[in-house]
Amino acid sequence: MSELSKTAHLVLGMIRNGRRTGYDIKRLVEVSTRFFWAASPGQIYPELKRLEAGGLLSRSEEPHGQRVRSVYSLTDDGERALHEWLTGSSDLTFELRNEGLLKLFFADGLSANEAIEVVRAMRAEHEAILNGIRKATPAYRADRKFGYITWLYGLGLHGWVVDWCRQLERDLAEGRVPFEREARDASAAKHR
Amino acid sequence: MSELSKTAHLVLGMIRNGRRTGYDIKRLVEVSTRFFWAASPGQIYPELKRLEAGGLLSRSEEPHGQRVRSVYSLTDDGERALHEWLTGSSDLTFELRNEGLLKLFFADGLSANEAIEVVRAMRAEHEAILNGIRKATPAYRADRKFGYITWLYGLGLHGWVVDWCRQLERDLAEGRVPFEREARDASAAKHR
DNA sequence: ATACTCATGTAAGCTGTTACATGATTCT
DNA sequence: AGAATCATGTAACAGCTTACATGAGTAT
Repeated sequence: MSELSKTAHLVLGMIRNGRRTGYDIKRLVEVSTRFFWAASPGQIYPELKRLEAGGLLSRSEEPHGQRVRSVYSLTDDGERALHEWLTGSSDLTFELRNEGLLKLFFADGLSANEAIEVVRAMRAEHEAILNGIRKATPAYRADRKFGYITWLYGLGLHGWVVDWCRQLERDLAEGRVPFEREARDASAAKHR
Repeated sequence: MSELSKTAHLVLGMIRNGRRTGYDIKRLVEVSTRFFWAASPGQIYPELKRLEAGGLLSRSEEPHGQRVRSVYSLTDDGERALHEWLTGSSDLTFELRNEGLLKLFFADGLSANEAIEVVRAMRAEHEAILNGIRKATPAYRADRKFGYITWLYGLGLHGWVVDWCRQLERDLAEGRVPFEREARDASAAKHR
């Protein structure tokens, strides 16, 4: 089958982690990978079908009252594809879309108060994300510690951003040139 | 005209900042907003046309040798649309696609060394981004300080990630449960 | 009884990338 | 003279979101 998308690998991984139906995957994504790799049902269900058609997943139907659920598991090929992706060394996608920062980039035409408001809004957003992550605390299990580690990453990263915003708000309120020390450090590192 | 996309606002902002042609915008994007809001020529040129058709930009043709360049500037409507976006309070887009973290999420099936290798690859990627940002040092200008501030954000953010990876590599190498202190803090914050 | 969650999907549409194409201009 | 950069675009496609649709099971 043709090249798998990153989201296809997400689906494979979720199934190996014991998620068995599309709905199961959707629910776990919402409280875990969503914060660094989103996937909507409109993607998950077609992806399951593609992976089945490509022989990486096998589907069986389980009765559930009157209804029948589609339950998936990895084939040997699927297992192999997942492992190859995990241990492979192709370039890692990293993409960011940060509208707050984009506004900030253009804030020179704004008044001091308007600029501070942009930073405040940015901070509020990251605080909301932080709350979402906190609410999604994973149960700690020794055999599944990496879910926990990526959860800590979310807390740390957005915590860093919130602190950065707070610092910038202070600097802007006092009319100070922001982050002078960091600027010196960066420039020093460059000339090393 | 119908609702403007975020990238449309990027184009408006770039033009108000003195970028006048599509090529000009493309070049600046590559060394500045790219790190938090990418935009390819395949988007920029059609967007310029749309904005002109919508009356937010006016186009004039400047001779340049034999060739004619399309030079854009903001109309009053364009100016207004930009300012409304900058000061408006609608939810800010924040999206992340972090393949390294996605691999890490599924690293429980890997050997210790393979897991460490995932973290190392992730760190290498952020170090490369960091280099890209450093190379793109903006000239500091008192009347354009926010471009500088968002540049510092990039250094700070990716610097944080590199440190985080390094710490995790150490913890994994020593078989320690990672980030125990942060976990306690987070849990304490939750129950406050 | 009613509302919520479980469960599965489809269709339309938007955003964005990649790859290609063209030709002028400037630099070395 | 040749290479790099300036400059402008287009077409095909990938990826993803939103909104919608349907209906069963479960809790209050």
